[in-house]
Amino acid sequence: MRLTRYFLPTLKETPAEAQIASHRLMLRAGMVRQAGAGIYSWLPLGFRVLKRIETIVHEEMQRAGAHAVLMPTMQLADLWRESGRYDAYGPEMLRIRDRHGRDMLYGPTNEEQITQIMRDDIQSYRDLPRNLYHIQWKFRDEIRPRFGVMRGREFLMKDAYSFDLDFESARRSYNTMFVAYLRTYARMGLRAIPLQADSGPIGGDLSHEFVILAATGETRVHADRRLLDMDAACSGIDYDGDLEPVVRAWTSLYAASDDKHDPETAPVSGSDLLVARGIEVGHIFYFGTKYSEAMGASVAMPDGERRLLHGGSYGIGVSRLAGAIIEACHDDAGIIWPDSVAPFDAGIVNLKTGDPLCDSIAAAAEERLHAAGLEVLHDDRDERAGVKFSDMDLIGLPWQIIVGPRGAASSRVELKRRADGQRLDLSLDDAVPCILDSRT
RNA sequence: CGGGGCGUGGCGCAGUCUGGUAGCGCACCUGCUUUGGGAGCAGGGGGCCGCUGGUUCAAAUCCAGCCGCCCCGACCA
Repeated sequence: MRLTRYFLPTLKETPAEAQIASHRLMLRAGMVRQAGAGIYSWLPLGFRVLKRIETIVHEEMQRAGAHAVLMPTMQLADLWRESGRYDAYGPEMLRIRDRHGRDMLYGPTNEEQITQIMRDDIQSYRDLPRNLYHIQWKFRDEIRPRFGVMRGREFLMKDAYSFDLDFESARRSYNTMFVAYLRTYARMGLRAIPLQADSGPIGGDLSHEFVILAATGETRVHADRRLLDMDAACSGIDYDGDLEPVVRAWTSLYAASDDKHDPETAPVSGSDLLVARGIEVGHIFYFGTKYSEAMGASVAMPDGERRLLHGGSYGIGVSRLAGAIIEACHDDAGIIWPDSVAPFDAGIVNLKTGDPLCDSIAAAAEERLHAAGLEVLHDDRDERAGVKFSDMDLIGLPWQIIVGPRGAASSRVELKRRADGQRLDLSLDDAVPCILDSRT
């Protein structure tokens, strides 16, 4: 992709409203623009990141046996009256009336909608267990949206819903999601810590929130330091096997949010205790028959008895992750994307556009990387070197291929790793495998 | 919602107290010079001063109402 044909409106100065690093950098890097309080447009660069996050989430959900669907953003109030949440949810729910005077709402979550689907289309115990998920925009009319996309009113969320015959089976579904979440965050270059959580307004009695460590996080985490040494990628996991030991290994280590942490009773202290800030990027719940009972979702058992479905719901804040990743991965110059979610795998900086040799090497580099299956952003603007360097550092692509008159004569380019600033002077032929190797 | 603050070219701001017809830096356009870490000079374009009403010969400036946005608090992916 040639930058002169792209839409990448970077800013040299920081807009006044941006307080935290991720918000500042997302605005400066031309990823998002604010449309209203807590409402954002995603520009090309930001949209790419969103899509790459989605891809990882999709892959891990499907690996864990969940199936992708797409439920609507607009829901009928009557459905929510069945569960009792139309009144219970409060002013955070955006209520709308259509031209016929029907009460509707912009979905803050989808338990009712998915329960209706299961109720209507699953009749036998043979059809269970099932786990359906979607990635869809949500709206929660927060009292005070802030921190850019980290706490917007409109946000993109992956929400999965499991349905099982009984608690034991539901617990397996819960464990499956638990592991899938660890893997998902690990693939994004994040270290997630599961905290025992209150189940909140969704209800239920088995719940964990996943928090990633970042200096600017909103919640303070107190955790057993050994959690940092755990294998978050859960390599070699077998979802058909017993996941209980894996989940227990994680949950047996102490981890508590600030409000739950009591230094008197905490089993770890001193240097064994990690005290850090974190950002909540996921939350999983088992809520039993809360919705199936209220809404009449049951299946026939072998003996003809009807049995209520046991449900769980599992959320990942996809748009929040875009911000959270930046909070965890940036420096003074800008963003440092993990390879797996970077909007482009590499950037090409042509330091002397208009020079036939530099132009041809830069063009060849773009072609070569593209042929290798890499996404690449080619800065072919007629700008000064400093402008290009700082923009490239700002948008944080993992690799930079710098083409300049110094190396051009001997057909060499400079390969710079954004994360550590390391530079290698090599031929184009040698640069491509370097970049390929860094991708997982 | 309670408390605080702000709204002036795309971005960052000054001007408001003390009314007199809008300015600075960056960005943008043209030209020349420059060219490995946010260039220099010259010229140029762009503003319903958030909106509505009021006071006044005259309002960005004073008054009233409204709208929007940000920050601190209680809530959340």
